[in-house]
Amino acid sequence: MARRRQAVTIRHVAADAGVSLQTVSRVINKEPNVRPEMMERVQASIARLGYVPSIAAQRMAGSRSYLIVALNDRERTIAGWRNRQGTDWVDQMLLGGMLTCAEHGYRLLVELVDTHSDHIERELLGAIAAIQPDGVILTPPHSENPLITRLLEAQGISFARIGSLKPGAGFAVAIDDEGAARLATEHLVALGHRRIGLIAGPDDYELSGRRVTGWRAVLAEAGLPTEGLLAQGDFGFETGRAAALALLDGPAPPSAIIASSDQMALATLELARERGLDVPGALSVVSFDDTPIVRFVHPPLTAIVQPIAEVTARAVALVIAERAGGAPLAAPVIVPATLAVRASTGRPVGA
Amino acid sequence: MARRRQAVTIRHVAADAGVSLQTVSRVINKEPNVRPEMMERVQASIARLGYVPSIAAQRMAGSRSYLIVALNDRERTIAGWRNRQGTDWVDQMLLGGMLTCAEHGYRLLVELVDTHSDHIERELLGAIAAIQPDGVILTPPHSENPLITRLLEAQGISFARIGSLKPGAGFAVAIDDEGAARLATEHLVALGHRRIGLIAGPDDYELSGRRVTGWRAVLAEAGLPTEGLLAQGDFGFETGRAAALALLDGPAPPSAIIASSDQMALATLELARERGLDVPGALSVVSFDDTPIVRFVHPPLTAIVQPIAEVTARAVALVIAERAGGAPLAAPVIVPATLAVRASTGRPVGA
DNA sequence: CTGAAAGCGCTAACAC
DNA sequence: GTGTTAGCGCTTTCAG
Repeated sequence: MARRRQAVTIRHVAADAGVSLQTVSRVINKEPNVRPEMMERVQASIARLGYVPSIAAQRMAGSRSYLIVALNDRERTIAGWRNRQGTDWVDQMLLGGMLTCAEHGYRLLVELVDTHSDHIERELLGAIAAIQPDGVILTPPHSENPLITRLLEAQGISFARIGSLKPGAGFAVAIDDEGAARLATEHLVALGHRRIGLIAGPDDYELSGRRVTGWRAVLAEAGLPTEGLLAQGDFGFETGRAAALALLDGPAPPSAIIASSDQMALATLELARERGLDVPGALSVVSFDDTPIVRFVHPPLTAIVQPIAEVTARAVALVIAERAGGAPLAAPVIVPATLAVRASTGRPVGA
Repeated sequence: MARRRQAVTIRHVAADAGVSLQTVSRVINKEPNVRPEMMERVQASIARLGYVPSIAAQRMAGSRSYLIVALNDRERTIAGWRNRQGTDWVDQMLLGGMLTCAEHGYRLLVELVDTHSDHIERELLGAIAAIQPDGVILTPPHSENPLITRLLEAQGISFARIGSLKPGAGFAVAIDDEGAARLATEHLVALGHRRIGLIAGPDDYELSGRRVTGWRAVLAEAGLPTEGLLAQGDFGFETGRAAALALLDGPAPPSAIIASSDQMALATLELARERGLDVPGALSVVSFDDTPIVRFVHPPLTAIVQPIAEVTARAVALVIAERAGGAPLAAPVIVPATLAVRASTGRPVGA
């Protein structure tokens, strides 16, 4: 194992270009006060020598680390990977996050921390001290954890809260959950459904409430009932099944169900199959996650397409822009979702 | 944006414990020549102050960066994320890689570079200069790219080649593809199949050949033919379909097909459905990837379960161990695959 | 076994 | 506009 030192440093470039270290530094950092010709000369040397600044040294000298940390919930994330249920949340995050980072010369580092831990502050502080990121992207449920947001604020680290719309420190960037719920509900109303059930997500996610709001609003506008049509799960299969059961076993069961996650939609589908309910003839089903698997079940599920990659991209861009001195915008960024109509929704029988 | 400096440095710890910087450093790095009591005293101070070393500073001073880079093919990886075909390769890599890194105080940084690029060397050199990783994990097809392996070797960076068994620099860690192919073939032979087709992967992947070898060996041992039973695809749906077509349109079509990827298996399944071939009655299908989606199609596919998380974990562990002075083991590490039997395989009609 | 000195590659502040 | 000086936090020599 050879002792690895930087092969070509700022010093080599300076010597090669016949300028001072500082000038090279200014060129690297696109700072003003460098004559164009000087800049070109330096850039030529950089290119010729294949010089790349060491992020460690840059960080050391009190500048940027060019590292953005994506903070995910350890337990949930690992469970998702192990269970292999087809959720590609992390992949979509990487897609949006890594590419946007790359555009600006940054890199994304995924970090897992436990939300429900009394030593979460120590854990986070440790990660920050070790990595010294220029920004942090918070994903649910971290985005709404005051312990985390307060700590980040106190540390003066710019961060974005994905999936949160609450005011406060950090950029709020979220999918338009209310609009998405409206979209799904309107689709079903247009098909002629009059009893449209919703399996909501757990209360510890802000977005659960927003979806209920959207669903409720459309039904109210259409003069349709909500009574006995709202159930709740925790996004998982089991609770989804229980919720679907409650809905279908009610006095006046729905002819369509919107589930707040793919697993809950799958559970609903399974239940329908068991009961001999034709989908979509006797029951239409809409999923709220367009994960890969919902396209491969029978029938393929109509689903809300969550623009996770775009949301993450926006979050990263905001964090980087703030570091670069951009205006610390106040309003939350809301990214619209779309609806992918597939075979699991149709006109209700007799409509 | 507060000027962020390290809140608590090695200096604070040294002062608190009443020792020199050097002694603290020795404790941090678990170096010898520190009296137990001294060590305890220092560790107490570290805990009390919540000290965490800055990786930037550690790297600067010529030590480890505690960063491992996972090098993936840019084009393929991004395409996989965008297409959302349910492949969870990256997730499984992160699962094995991140957790193993974490166990040793390292972090995993995913980096995308183009394999088929003439400036790949510049790209890689740049990433190395910027990140200065302690190790690199090469994934296919990078693992077999001599431009990359030579460069890494020249740089003295320890690395692992996932999916490669070739001798040479870097740890070779691979799934037992030959054994996996044997497993799948034996399963079909045991069910009574006598004409078992294989849709191989592309030649630019070493493992494609190993799978053919395993398949061929089992058939030879069982005295079964291979003639007209071997087709080839590029792991994608389209070429998989063409390959399945070639196999099924031959003079004596197979009663079972092993596809070297989930997409090619899905293509085979679709073709069978179009032709009214009952699966598994008229045609058994085995997939080589146990990605989430193959459990959600009908019928659920029997599939080789690739232990990608474990392979990555082993690769990371080897790289870290080498840095720590472990013996640079020569033999490739081969991790066995298993077979998940589902409803897409059964006895052939009339058997 | 422990400490003191030197310097890693870079940027901040200040001079010129 | 450009160069000079002084560190950032840590690990490496090398003395004791």
